[in-house]
Amino acid sequence: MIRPATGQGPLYRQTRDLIIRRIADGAWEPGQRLPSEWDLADEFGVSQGTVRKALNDLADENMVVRHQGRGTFVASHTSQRELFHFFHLEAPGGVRQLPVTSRLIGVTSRRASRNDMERLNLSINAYVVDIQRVRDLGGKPVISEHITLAAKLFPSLTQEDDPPNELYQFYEQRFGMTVHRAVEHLRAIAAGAREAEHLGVKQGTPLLEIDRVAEAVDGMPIEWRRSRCDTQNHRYLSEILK
Amino acid sequence: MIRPATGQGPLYRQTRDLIIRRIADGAWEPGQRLPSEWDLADEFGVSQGTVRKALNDLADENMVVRHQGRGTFVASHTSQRELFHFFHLEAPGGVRQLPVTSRLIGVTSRRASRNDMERLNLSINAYVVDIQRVRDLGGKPVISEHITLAAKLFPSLTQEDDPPNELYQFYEQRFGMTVHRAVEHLRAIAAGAREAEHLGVKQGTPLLEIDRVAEAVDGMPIEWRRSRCDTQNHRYLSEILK
DNA sequence: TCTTATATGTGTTATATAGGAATTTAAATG
DNA sequence: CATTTAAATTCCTATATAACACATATAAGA
Repeated sequence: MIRPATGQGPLYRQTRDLIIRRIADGAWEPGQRLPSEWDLADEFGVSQGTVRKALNDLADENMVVRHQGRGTFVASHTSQRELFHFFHLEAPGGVRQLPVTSRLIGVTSRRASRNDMERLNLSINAYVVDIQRVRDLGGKPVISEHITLAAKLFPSLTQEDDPPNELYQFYEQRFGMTVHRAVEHLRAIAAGAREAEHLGVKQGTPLLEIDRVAEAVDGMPIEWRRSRCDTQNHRYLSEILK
Repeated sequence: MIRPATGQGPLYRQTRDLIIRRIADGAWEPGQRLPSEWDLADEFGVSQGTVRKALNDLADENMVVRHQGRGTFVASHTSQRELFHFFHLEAPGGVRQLPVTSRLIGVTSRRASRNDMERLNLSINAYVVDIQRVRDLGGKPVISEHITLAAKLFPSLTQEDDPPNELYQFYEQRFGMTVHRAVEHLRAIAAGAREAEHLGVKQGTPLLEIDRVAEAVDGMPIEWRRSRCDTQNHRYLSEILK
């Protein structure tokens, strides 16, 4: 029985923070079932109701998933719903489909640039891994993607790994890095020579550039991704407010 | 004392729905204070805890705002925070500023087109009002905007009204229409003659087009807006996950 | 063996009680 | 009248209890 040591803020908040720490530390892994409300209450020395509020808050934050009769589970990137959460392109008519095929251009390693250091919160002289690929939607190349990772967090990641389409699932299962939150900055740009070739459009064609930084549960930046999308037949969906 | 008549789903959900109806009907207006938890419990014939859960859920959905010691209030579009919620363009460095100046091109009326009818859920032969304007950011024209409203919901709206920059506040106070949710579809397009003139860019310059349909509390579409943005110096911000 | 009950574990809903914290209102005091 | 103090109001936190709903494992019966 552990009394929250911090003593700051309401009990349910401290309880929530304790649970988050365990998830961030990997003590409870994605997909794993947490102890029952009563067991957690016993362990943390609070009432079941307090644990319940903490768990419900965590569910609201998509940190855990709760199923009546089954238990409470650490959220993972396996469910279809979770996958779509990070993929916002849809075809006209609201049809939303994940890319099933993609062409890997290459996986390379290099010293971090100034930009890399800023985005990924890296120290000087750190190394990064670049993944470049082209993703298809509806049988046509639509997204030209450049992904940058801190080499330290993704050790021994090379082209031989053949990164699958669903990278976040891959990060989680292979490297124990769970993406929890992402911030995207969008703008319109003109297709350069590379994008024109990758996407089969003319140079100068307007493309939607998505600049995304993805963070772990504890807020640490994990991935920097630039996606350049042909929005001739697809739209980026953004829903405001619950 | 009113027992929820529907009898469907949990009590707290029925209670929530009853409260929503009153807000949608205008019985409780934006900014107004709701009765206390105990009074509502009395009126609805449920316990205070059940009302509390309903109100907390509504607060999570940004329908109401709660203040300890003061009471629970119907959400309105007056607070700064609420305004930014529907404005996603930001300058580099994360500086976010609402447009303070805008140039009104015109306010006109016409028969609803096929597209209008689809987006705004209108019947045939309905009339719509068009508002066209150019919004400035950092002293330069950045957004060319075309807004379409159902004339029936916004009676006697003409150029003389001189619609202010913050339209949602205006809709709420002048017409009793509260925007609660919006869905945006983004794509990259090439600037046409009109946008080129409005925004001071060359024809063919890539622009970010935001196609937005805004809905009321009860889900009824209120406004259809197309914003074409010069993203030379600004980015559209999209945060994924709480 | 297969199907059907039964029991058990878990989260969900609903209620009640009690004290704390923030705010507003009313009263007392100078 | 101005200021301070006290009281009332309102939401917030924490706990407890009980019945219910859902899922799964176990046992009983055909």
